[in-house]
Amino acid sequence: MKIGELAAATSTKVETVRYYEKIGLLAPPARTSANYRAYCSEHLARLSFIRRARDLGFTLEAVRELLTLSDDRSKSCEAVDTIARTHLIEIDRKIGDLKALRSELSRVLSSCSHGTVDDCKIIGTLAPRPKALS
Amino acid sequence: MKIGELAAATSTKVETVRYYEKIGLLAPPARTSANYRAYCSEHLARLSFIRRARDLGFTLEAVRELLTLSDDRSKSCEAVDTIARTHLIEIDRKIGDLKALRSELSRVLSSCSHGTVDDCKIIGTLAPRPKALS
DNA sequence: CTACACCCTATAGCAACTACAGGGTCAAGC
DNA sequence: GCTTGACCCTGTAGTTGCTATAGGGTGTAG
Repeated sequence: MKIGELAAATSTKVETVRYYEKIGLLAPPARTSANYRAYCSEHLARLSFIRRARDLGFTLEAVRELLTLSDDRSKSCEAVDTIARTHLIEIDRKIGDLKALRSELSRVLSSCSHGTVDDCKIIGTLAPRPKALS
Repeated sequence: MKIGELAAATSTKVETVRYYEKIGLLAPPARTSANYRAYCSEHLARLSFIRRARDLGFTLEAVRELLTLSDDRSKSCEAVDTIARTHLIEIDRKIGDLKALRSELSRVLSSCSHGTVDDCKIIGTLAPRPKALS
C-alpha cells in the first residue's frame, strides 16, 4: 500500500500521513526499492484510529496516550475513560464560552442603527471614546 | 506610559503589545532616552479596542478592518455590520460543530463498561479491529 | 520517449501569541 | 557607591496541527 492509497483510505492528506510519522504517531513503514513507503494493514488500522480520535476532537497528545493505552489490552480502561471525560469537559467549556460570546456579539449587533460609523454602536461598544483624555 | 503599564491597563501581556506593534496593529510609540516605549492615551484607546474585539472572538484580520473602518467616522457602518454578522455566523457554526462532537463523544463514553482495555468500548469505537486483515 | 501522476526530502508558512536568550536601565536600600 | 531586583530592549524559536512549496526521483500509458 503506497502512501496515497493509505491517505485516500483514511480521508487523510499525504502530507498529514508523513507528518504523523515525523512526530512519531505512526510507525515508519518498510520502503520499496524506489524508497516509497510501503504500508501494511496495521498501519491502516493505526491511522484509522488516529483519524477517528481526531474527528472526536482529541488533541494529538491525547491520541498518543490513547494509542499507548490501547496497546496494553489487559490494563484497566480507567485511564482511557479519564482522557475521554476530560475531553468532554473541555468541549463543554468551549461550548459555554462560545455561547456567552455569541450572546454578547448578538447584543452588540442588535444595537446597530445602520447610520454612519460615527454613530455606530458596534464601533462604540468596542472603543468607548474616553470622556477624559489624560 | 511604559509598556508594562499599558499592558496592565488592558490585561494584555507585554510581549503581545510588542507583537501588535510588529504586525502593524498598534502604532509605534515615541521612545524615551533609554529607548523605552512611551505610550499616550490614543494608544491606550486603540489597544482597548483591539482587546475588546479579540475578546469577542474577532480575528486579528477582522480587528484590522474594524480599526480602519472606525477611523473614517463619516462612512456608513454597513461594512462594520457585515463583519460582525459574518463573525456571528461563524460562531454559530462552531457551536454547532462542538455540539455534534459532544453528543458523539458522550455516546462513546456512556458505552464504557469500565473493564480492561481489551473490552473497552471507547477504544473499540476508535479502532474497530479489522475482522479480516488483508 | 515523453507526458503525467505519483513519490521523496526539507523547509517555510498559517494564527496568535508565548517564551526564551542575552543584554540595558533605573530606583531603592545598605 | 554599589548591588539587587524589577522593569525594559531586540531577536529568535517554540506552540498546535497541519498545509504548501521547492526541487527533485519513479513508474506507467500512449
